[in-house]
Amino acid sequence: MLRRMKHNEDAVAPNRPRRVTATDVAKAAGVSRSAVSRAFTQGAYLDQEKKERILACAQELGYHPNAFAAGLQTTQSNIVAVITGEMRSQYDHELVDHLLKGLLAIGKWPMVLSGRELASAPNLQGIFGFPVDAMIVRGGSVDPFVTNACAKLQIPLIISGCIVKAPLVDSVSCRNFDGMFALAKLLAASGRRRIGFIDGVPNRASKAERPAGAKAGLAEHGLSFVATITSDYSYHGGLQAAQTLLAEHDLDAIMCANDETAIGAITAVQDVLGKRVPEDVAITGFDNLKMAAWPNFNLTTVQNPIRDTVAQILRLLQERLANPAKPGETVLTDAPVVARGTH
Amino acid sequence: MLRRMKHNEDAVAPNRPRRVTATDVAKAAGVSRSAVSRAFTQGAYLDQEKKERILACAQELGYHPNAFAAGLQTTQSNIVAVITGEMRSQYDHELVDHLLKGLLAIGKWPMVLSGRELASAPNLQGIFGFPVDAMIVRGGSVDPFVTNACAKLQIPLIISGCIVKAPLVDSVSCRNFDGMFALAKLLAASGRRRIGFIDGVPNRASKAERPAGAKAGLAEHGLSFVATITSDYSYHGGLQAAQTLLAEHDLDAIMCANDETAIGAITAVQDVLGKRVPEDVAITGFDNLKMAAWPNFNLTTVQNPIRDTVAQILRLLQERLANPAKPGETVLTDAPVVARGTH
DNA sequence: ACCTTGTATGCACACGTGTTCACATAAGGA
DNA sequence: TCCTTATGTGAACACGTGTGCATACAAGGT
Repeated sequence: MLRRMKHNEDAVAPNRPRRVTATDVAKAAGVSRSAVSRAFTQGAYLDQEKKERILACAQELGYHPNAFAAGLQTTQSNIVAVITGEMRSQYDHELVDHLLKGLLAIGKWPMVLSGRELASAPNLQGIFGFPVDAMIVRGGSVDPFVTNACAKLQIPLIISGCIVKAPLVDSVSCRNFDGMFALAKLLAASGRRRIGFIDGVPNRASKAERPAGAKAGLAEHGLSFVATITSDYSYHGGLQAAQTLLAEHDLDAIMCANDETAIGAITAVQDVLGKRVPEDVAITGFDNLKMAAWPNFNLTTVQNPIRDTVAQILRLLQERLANPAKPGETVLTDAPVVARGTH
Repeated sequence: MLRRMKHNEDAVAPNRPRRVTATDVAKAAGVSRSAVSRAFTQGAYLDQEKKERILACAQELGYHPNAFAAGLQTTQSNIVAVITGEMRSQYDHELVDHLLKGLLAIGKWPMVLSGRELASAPNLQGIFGFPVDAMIVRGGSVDPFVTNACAKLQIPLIISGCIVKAPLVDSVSCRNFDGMFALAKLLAASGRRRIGFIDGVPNRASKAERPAGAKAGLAEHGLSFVATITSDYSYHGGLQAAQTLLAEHDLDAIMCANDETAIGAITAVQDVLGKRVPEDVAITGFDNLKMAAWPNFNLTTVQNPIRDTVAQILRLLQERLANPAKPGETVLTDAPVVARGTH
């Protein structure tokens, strides 16, 4: 399908124009191709004046060293695959946004794979064709297929949002348990006694740790949840779940698995049921979205620290690239309570 | 710096393990390397039983054809660069999310460049090292450097969010003018007479079209803006701007350049100034974020159609790849008024 | 018997680059 | 003068793949 042709003969109507190549620049500058390569290589022996002439010609012709060809020589491709999962929550967007900017800032090119069904085997196959320097995976979407493939191909794997203990795998997560623990104690200490919990869908990291932390916190005060309901981490889920919960139980507080659920719950309590927050019912979230600080909601929550998390991911990435054989590391970031007006 | 060594000799402690190569698979399956290549090529002559044996060996060894080496032969790399700009607004997140999923769905690998300063020349240089199939740029960040480079290197360029008339450049934008025009008429028709406008920061596409559309709509009813103020498209910007506006003028409606600003303005009117929306002051937005439909806000706005926009971007991409020489196309998507409860 | 057609397979080339190697030149010290 | 060191330079190799080319074999038609 590919027309075979020499460089110097013109194609009649090529489908994609041929890239400007180092040989072209060499010809234009009257030097060898090696010299052109050296002009773009830091610290290579090359006459200063000749180097400037080459770079000028390159600029003129629009030459950029082909990263594919270079990648065949070098051991680093500078491409990092980022598997984001479903991107359902606002928190995911904020985190991924920071992560992508951070990767660019350290000279890595992020290739982003998002969507639920795309995290499954057949769709992910293709990414392993690229010699990526590493893969970064958001917690929700840790498919065993990915773990196995990375282990087999020796691709550094960094997981964010849940803890995975595997030989060479690094992971970063916030202290979900501790955050919820402290938040529950805050509620209990301020006199709440009939407390409910709106959980998220299964298969997420927080599924286990967050409710467990809350339960443990309540237990310290001799309390336990009056009722628990499972929702889907969404605003509408929270809106619905809070109504269901309050229709069946007389609660003076509802803890939610994340901020979006909590904001839905606030709306249900205030606008639908006509009760007051926090006077009648306290509401708490988890994540500390930007929205949580808006005066509309002024949500008492736990901070899921984006900046720290991203910084740790980048640190782990760079350290592992420097030393691929170092043992897998697990980083837990602090998740402090942010006490605002809904408790 | 790179150790020179034959394939079959073992390295002492290689920095990155050598990838499994087609030659390895060939050796394991007892066939020629060409056969391995053909096993992964659709429609190549190859004995069925031999093909299955090769694929089994490949699976066993964890072989994936190296996309870099393949990309040197083929005319398509299947990589698409996506330049997102600052990602300041919620709308940007939603759009980019859909776009990335859409690209994956048609077999393209998105490389994402985000951040304001990264859209400048030096940081963008590197991306031109990759033989990307195309570049997709969000309106806010159309740097002339990018336009020039793409033109010179003959890289297909698709711009979303503003209209750029250039020879081979495609662009998609919604009918900002028409949407605001209709919205302004709606306000005027429902009796509003003292109307203000909160604009966004300059250098964005909507800067020009949205206020112009609104003005034209008011003019049809013999009205014009009582006051205009420039903000930054953000929630806090809207919160502040609405207070300033209402402190200096007696308005019965405020039109905002986007939804986030409008939500800030609603909060200012209701929670800070203690007035009612829409009884005392009507508020309108633009974009129709998911949040705009929440009962908390129930915002009257204009739909900036994400699904259509992404579909058009993908269509333009595929058509241009099929026919690189076709004239640049400009697509305008419909931006219908979404009348809810704040007008 | 011969030609045509379809299938199968290995060799060798080309893609565009980084880097080693051998070699050339120049400067400086003994 | 000779040796050492630093600096430049081009030829050649290697990275891993897709595919054109030549060849081979089998089947079928005349």
